[in-house]
Amino acid sequence: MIVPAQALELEKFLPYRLSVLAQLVSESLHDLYAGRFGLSVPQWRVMAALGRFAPLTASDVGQRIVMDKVAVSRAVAGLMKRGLVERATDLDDRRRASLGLTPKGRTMHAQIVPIALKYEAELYDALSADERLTLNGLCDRLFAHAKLLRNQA
Amino acid sequence: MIVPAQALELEKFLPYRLSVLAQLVSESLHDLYAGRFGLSVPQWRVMAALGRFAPLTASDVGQRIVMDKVAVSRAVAGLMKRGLVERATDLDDRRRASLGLTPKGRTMHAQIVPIALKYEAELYDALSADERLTLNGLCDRLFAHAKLLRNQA
DNA sequence: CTGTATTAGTTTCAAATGTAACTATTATGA
DNA sequence: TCATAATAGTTACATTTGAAACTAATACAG
Repeated sequence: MIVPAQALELEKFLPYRLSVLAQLVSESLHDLYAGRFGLSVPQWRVMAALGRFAPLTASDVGQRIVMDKVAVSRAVAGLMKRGLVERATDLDDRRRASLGLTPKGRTMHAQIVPIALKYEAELYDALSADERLTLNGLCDRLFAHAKLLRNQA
Repeated sequence: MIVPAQALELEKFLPYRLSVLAQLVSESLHDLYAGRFGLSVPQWRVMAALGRFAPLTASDVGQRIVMDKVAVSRAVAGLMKRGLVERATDLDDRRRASLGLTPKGRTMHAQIVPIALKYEAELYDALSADERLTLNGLCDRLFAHAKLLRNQA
C-alpha cells in the first residue's frame, strides 16, 4: 500500500476542531452567568447536577459530570461558603456526605437554567431538528469510541 | 404558547457534551506525544502551525490556531528554549518577528504528525465516511453560529 | 515634525488546576 | 481481632492560565 506524504493541517484536524468549538461554546455560556451569579464553570456544573439529582455525594457528582474529586471538592467548598450548597454527613458511613442545594441555591439554579437552555436553543438554531439528532448521535459514538481507545492505550 | 417546566440535564446539554468530548479527545492525544516529546498542548499547536505554514509571526500563529497572544508568546518561549523554534526579527517592522521550526523542530514535528493522524484515523473509525463529512459540516456550522451569537451579545 | 494612538509581543500578579500526599473512616482477610 | 487495604474527601505544592499592565516600535493626525 502506498502511503501518501502525511500533512497535518490543524484547522481540519478533528481533535483540534472539537476543542476550539467546545471552548467557544463553553466560554459563551459562561459569559451569560458568570457576571451575574459569580460562578465558575465547575461550580455551575456541580449546581446543575445537584439541582437535578440531589441528594448526591461528592463522588456521585464527580461521576455524573465527569469531574475529578479534587475539582468537585473545591467547587463544593466555594458553593458552601456562599450558602448555595449544604452538606449532611451520612450517619451509616461517615466518610460520605450528601450534598444538596439550599433554598438560596435552588433560587439561583432556577434563574440560571432558563438562561442556559435559551443559549442552547439559540445554538441549535444553526441546525434542523434532524441534524440535532444526528449531531448528538455522532457525538455519542465518538465519545464512546474515544473512551475505548483511551482504555486500550 | 405554553411553556413547559424547564429542566436541565447536564448529560444531554450540548455545551456540556461538547466540552466533555473535546476534553477526552484532547487529553488522549496529548498522552500520545506529551511523554515522549515533552510538549504541552499549546506548544504542540504552535509547532503544528509552524510546521505547516511557517514563516508566521506570533500574531499569525494566534489567528490561525485561535490562541491568544499571551499563550502564543509563552509557548514560543518554551519552544525556543528547547531549540525547536527560531525567531527572526522583521527588519521592516521591528515589532514583528517571523517564527519557524529549526531542523530539530522539523524532525520532531515529522515524528508527531503521523502519531496525531493515526489517532485521528482511529477516532474516525467510529464513523462512516459519510458520517465524517456530516460531523465536520455540522461542527462548522455550529462554530460559525456560536461565533455569531457571541459577537451579537 | 511631534505628540497621541496602535500594534506586536512580553512580563507580572492573582486565580485556577493537576498531582500527590494526607486524614478519616470503613472493609477485608489472616 | 488486628493489621492491611480500600474508599471518601481534603490539603499542599507546583504548574498553568488569564487579565492587566507594561515595553518597544510604528502609524497617524494635527
